Amino acid sequence: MASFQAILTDIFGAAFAHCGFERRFGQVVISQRPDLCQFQCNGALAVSKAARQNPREIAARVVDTVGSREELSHMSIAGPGFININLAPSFLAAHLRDVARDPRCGTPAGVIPGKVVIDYGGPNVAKPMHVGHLRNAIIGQCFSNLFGFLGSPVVSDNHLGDWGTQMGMLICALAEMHPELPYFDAGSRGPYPGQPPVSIEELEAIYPEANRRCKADPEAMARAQKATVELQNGRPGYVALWKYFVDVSVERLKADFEKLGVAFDRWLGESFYQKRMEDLVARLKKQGLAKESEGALVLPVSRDGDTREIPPLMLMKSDGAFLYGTSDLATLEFRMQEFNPSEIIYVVDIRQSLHFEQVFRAARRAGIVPESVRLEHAGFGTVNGPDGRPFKTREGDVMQLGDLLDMVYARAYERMVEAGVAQDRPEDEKRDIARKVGLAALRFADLQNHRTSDYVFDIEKFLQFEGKTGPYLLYSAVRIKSILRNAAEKRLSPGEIAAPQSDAEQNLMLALGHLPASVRTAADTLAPNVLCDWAYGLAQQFNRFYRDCHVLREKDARRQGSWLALIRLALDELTLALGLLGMEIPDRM
RNA sequence: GCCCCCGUAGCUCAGUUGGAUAGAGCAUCGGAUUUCUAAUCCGGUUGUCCCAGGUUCGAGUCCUGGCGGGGGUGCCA
Repeated sequence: MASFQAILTDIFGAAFAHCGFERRFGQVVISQRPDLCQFQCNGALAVSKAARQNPREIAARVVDTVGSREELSHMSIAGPGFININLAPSFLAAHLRDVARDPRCGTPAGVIPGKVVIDYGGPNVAKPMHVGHLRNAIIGQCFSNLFGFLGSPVVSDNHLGDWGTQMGMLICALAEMHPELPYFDAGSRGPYPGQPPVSIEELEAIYPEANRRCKADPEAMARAQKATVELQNGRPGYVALWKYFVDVSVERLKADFEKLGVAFDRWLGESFYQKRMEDLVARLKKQGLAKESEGALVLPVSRDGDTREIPPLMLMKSDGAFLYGTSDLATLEFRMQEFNPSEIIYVVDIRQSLHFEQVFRAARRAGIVPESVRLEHAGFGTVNGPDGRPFKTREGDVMQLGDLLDMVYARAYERMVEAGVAQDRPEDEKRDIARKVGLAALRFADLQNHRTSDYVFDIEKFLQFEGKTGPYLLYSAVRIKSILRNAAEKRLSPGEIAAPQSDAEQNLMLALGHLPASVRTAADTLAPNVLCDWAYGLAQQFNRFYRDCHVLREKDARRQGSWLALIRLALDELTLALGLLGMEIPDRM
């Protein structure tokens, strides 16, 4: 089973092939002129230049080849050679009856050849998560859902930033505050206290200050870098201290991710790869791939035919410390050995695109990842406040993610009270609804934008709950649930989907047939906004249907049964699509 | 300096391999409710798609140059 578009593309692809053209010219798209037709094929125009033939004549031959088919009610040639296509109402209904029986709503599985590793999350130890981490987690989880749904085993990995210079900064800062602690005694080998010397709150307070100082004071920075090298070399006191840093941070991070409804299969941070980095660098040196340059060890990645200069990937600083490129490379090696994936996707800020270009090239050059494995940096844009600059609180601080989420949930709850929604329900259900609505608002606001573009995060604006928003989609689905509940009370059940008899019905049915195509495009182009657009369009079509077709009041039992089946399918598809986007539908709102 | 991305309605943004009359949401104006929950729906208004060339039967989309904004650029991540 497939989308209407795919079915039609098959038919027209075959017709183009039969006429002696490439199959791909038979691509059918959703009509841009719904007043004229439902679908169109523009292949005759595309092929006419190469074939040096009149596009209208080509179109005529194709239409003739397709001939009369049960799927189609109408074909015509328009303008310079567009083929306009309408589906037969009976086929529309028959197809949707199949879709309604399919738990996957018509989307085929197994389209991606192997396992997919998705790298997202990636927060840093001791740095609280803020609004910037929202995109990362939301987009990453959406991909994880999408590929999982398309039938690929997915490994989601939270690549924790727990091993860089910021660790040295923290160690130095704490050494200055509490030099009496045993961790700083160079000769000490432990044991160390069982209790962490700092709380997460203290750690989060220490880090920004330490970072500021190191940036301003070269000597402080030098000390931090020295501590980093010593940590990486296994100095016992530092390792013990570092472990506490990681432990208290991870506890906080887990709480934040849980609040956000995001989970990972693995939490393999950079530190996990220390031994592998050592081995890898030694090997690359031995193979002659890694070279010394200006005191550091680098892996050149430029290629013949490059139109621009790609700097080499740095593997080791002149002071002996590894860099994040080193750990990324070692991580790739580990992932190939451990998971043997067909695809590895990095959901990381788009500003790191040069870095990933370097890492990917290095991985190919060093034979770590074969060309057959797709490496993709799915970069995303930044989140800005209403002033176009990074999102801040009124006090000017970056707002912490946990606080932001609490604020969103609280506002959603208020809005429910204002609207008088679910006020007769128990308190925990109301909280649950507020959480689902708040999360949906956040997720949809993020995902409906194209991944690579920056967007403005205006909390007041999207908490309006109007227009193209997550709550709108949820509400549409809740309306359906409500009708189905009432129908069940009246002992009415869905019947057989029949051919449409009104525009509202037909448009709803067409939208219901488009789901597989939008899921596929979203996955292929790593663009969740495509799925968002589809879901919004379906919700709009349903709300129009809701206005025009009063299901419970309908006298004709067969028609009522068909309508119930139709909205049941609409709910199933919305549940599926919103689920892929990470949105849960409450029973009422 | 060099490289990358972006510039579309008053605002925030979509725009499928180049296709017909460039679309949404917000805002604004007007209308619909004895409701299947109005967190809804319907209608009106809004454009030198940054500018100038070029390729093409056809350009928001591709190429060149310019202007404006953002980002990156071997010892942070």
